[in-house]
Amino acid sequence: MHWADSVAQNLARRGNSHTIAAGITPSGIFHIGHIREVVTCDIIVRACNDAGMDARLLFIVDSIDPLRKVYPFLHSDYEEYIGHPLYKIPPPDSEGRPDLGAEHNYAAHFLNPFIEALRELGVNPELSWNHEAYESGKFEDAARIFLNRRKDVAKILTEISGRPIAEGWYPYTPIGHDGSMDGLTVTGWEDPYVLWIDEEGNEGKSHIGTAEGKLPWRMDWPAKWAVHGVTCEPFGKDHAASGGSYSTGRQLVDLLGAQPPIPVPYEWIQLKGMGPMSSSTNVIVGPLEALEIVPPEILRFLISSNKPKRHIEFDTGTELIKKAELYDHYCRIYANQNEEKNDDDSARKVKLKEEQRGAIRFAQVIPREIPRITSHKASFSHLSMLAQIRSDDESVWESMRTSGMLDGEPSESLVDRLRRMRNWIASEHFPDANRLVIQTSVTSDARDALLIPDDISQNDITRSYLATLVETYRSCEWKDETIQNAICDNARDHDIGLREAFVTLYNIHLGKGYGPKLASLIAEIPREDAIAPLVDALSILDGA
RNA sequence: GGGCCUGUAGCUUAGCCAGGUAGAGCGACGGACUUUUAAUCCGUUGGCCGGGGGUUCAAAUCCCCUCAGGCCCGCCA
Repeated sequence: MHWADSVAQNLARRGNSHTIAAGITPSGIFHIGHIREVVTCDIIVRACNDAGMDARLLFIVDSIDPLRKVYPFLHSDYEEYIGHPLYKIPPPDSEGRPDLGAEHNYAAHFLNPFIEALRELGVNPELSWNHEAYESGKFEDAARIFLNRRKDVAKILTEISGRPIAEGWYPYTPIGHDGSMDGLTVTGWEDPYVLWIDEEGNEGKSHIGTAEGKLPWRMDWPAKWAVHGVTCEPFGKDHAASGGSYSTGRQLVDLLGAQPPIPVPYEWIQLKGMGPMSSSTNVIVGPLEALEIVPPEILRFLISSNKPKRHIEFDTGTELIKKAELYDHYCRIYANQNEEKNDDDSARKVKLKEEQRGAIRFAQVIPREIPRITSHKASFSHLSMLAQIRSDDESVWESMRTSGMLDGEPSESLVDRLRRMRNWIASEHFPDANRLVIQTSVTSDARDALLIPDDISQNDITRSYLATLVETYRSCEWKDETIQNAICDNARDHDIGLREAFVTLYNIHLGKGYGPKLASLIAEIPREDAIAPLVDALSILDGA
């Protein structure tokens, strides 16, 4: 059984209607790690709905959380906003300075592109801006209970987290006259007001039914569970540690008369060789940046095919090609399973196929869509080759049609794949091993491969072959069919094996002994550029 | 100090939650094809499932201990 179906099964015991929540603080640039949280939720929601339950995805935006510090991507002007709620401060402009004239706030500035990325992934969450929930008094009851029972709250926090709580502590963070949550000391609680004093000795009070303050994180979270009726929530492993905020939250929510959600702790996504991603370092791959390269179903597949508690290595190099081809492979299994049932399969195989099936089912951008069966030949890596040698899309489709990989017009997702492939190739992420570099002269590696020491007659044959090839190239029609004929006919005339001939030519043209269909590739480059390295090779052979 | 994840074939790994003969991909090796080229097809090779103990008719799988690597426990998911 797929992990999401398993979560759904657990949820079914609690009822039929479910709220799966994601909560993220929009304190900076969103990265693909955040994608994991929301897509994990989305997958669980789909599993519940597939099982006949009624589930919704709620994305709680922690917009009332304060700015903690001046992040590296912010100008030092942001110093003055530290401690202020994120929805009340201006977004950074292109230089990281506060953009005072902007229409949207800091939180929205970072959230909007993320929401856009989610839509491309087929995720459409209900948004709940936390500051609005505070403004409308939704947290009033929870705040009142926590304030009235602050001794119990303190006891839970101390016992479970081991953190000592000072005498005279109140579970509430008010916002001061200057709009900041920093530097205030709560002095009392007179329902519905929290009384406080700032560092200058100015007194003030905050109404708990408004956004004049908020609950501290460890109380804020269980309060959200109660307010929104959250029944399941995935969260990062930082919250999952024993004594962490989930541990205390599940006790505190009891005071509110609500149940804790079923936890789904998940691991970080790591960038290949670069450690975990963090908004505060430069180790970031933005969701939009990732989606410019990775097809959405592949990104979903990356998450659906790994159990939440497993690390995911996000690698935009060779692994991406492998992952994409695994996806296509599973799609074929998925499609075949709908047609035939193999009764002789062992229980183990059935179980395995179930997992793969689930991974594919939840990878679809459109829920419950049956994945299109991709032709075995039209693989991801083949597409990467075509994209490199065919400059316009139509000739890519043309090539695929002539080689029988495509029938008629390309599907929308295939068009998308080609677009993303072109972006990938244009980026620094594309693996060098798959990159085609057209050589106009013979590289030193190729030179070594070209010359056969102590075999003068063999070198003579090669020279003669290349010379006639150059002659043919100078006058022949410049299209792949005639070029293909030139390569093969001349090779036969010189009694050279075709494989051998191709390896030689690949070395000369690409600097390595293999490559995509050579004639198509040569037909794509100017005649003189194809001839130049051959002439160079001839002079090397002459000198030998 | 507390918690989590990982350790299975040369490499990447599936299987572990609900115990029942260890699967796959890549690589390597061999063969087929010979206008055949990041191929394709067929075959072969390869694993005391990190180590030790326990439970069981039966353990990669459950329990305890241990070793190794990674990560989290100041709101960075």
